[in-house]
Amino acid sequence: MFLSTAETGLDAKNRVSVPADFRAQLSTDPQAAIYTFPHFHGPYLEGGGQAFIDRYARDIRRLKRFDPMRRTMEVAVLGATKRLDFDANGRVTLPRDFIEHAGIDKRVMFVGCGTRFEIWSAEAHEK
Amino acid sequence: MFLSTAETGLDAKNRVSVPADFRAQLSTDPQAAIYTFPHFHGPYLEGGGQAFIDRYARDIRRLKRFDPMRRTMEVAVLGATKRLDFDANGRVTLPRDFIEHAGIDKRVMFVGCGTRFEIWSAEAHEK
DNA sequence: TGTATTCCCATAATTTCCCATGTTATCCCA
DNA sequence: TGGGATAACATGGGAAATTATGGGAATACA
Repeated sequence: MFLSTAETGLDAKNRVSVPADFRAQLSTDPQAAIYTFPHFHGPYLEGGGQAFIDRYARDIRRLKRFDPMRRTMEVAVLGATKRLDFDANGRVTLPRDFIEHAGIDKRVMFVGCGTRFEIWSAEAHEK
Repeated sequence: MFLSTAETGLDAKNRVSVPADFRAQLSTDPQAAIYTFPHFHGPYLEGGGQAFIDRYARDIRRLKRFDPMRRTMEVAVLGATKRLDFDANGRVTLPRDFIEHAGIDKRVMFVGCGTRFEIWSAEAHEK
């Protein structure tokens, strides 16, 4: 479960250290990654591990092939989600458009929300 | 699983680079290819790997032999699908009629939708 | 024989990998 | 309980590999 809030920094190569507590939730697999997308409700990113994205994919797969809601969800969630792999030091590189969506400058906030977490610009999160 | 949205360019020979993330989903087989058809619901192409086209074929086979929907699907999907092979650099050549159907000029959008992906003209996709 | 397609190589930009370093947290023993 | 040693963490930057893209030569097609 993702808990607590931690701040880390975005460097010149758009990398952020994912807090160690969060990494520990993503199984012990060294190949582990996080899945993230710019949330449509506000200037932040939503993310989680394999289980997080699988749950979305499963819910979508239950809709009929030509149900309009299905395409909407596919594009809004799966089309927006990116898999971010860790480097050897537990960092991920944030895509440029993700950084812009969240209005991130230098300081990044990771907010644990149980089964998932949110990524905010530290400045925006202080409101 | 096909995730995220990426833009690449169509060159003078009607080639597009398939985003590396997507290629990574199509097994490690160097022979891998994508299967694509102009979608009947709009100005875009739908595509995926071997599993994608197999699933369509299977669903169609489940329809009763004289169900009118069966012939419709056979023609609209199986009859319209082309196998596009990669060149050594991970590009495929789009057939001219596919380009026209999607209204592609130069910029091409690949939208990951889980089990499949869509190919749009970048201009048309921004709506 | 002209047109179109496929194969191959070149290149620039980007991304990934790897190592170094300062700082903080944890452990262990007196 | 103090305090030093050790491990874990966050961060910086250079080198190497990958990616996207352009174009020429060889091959197939009509």
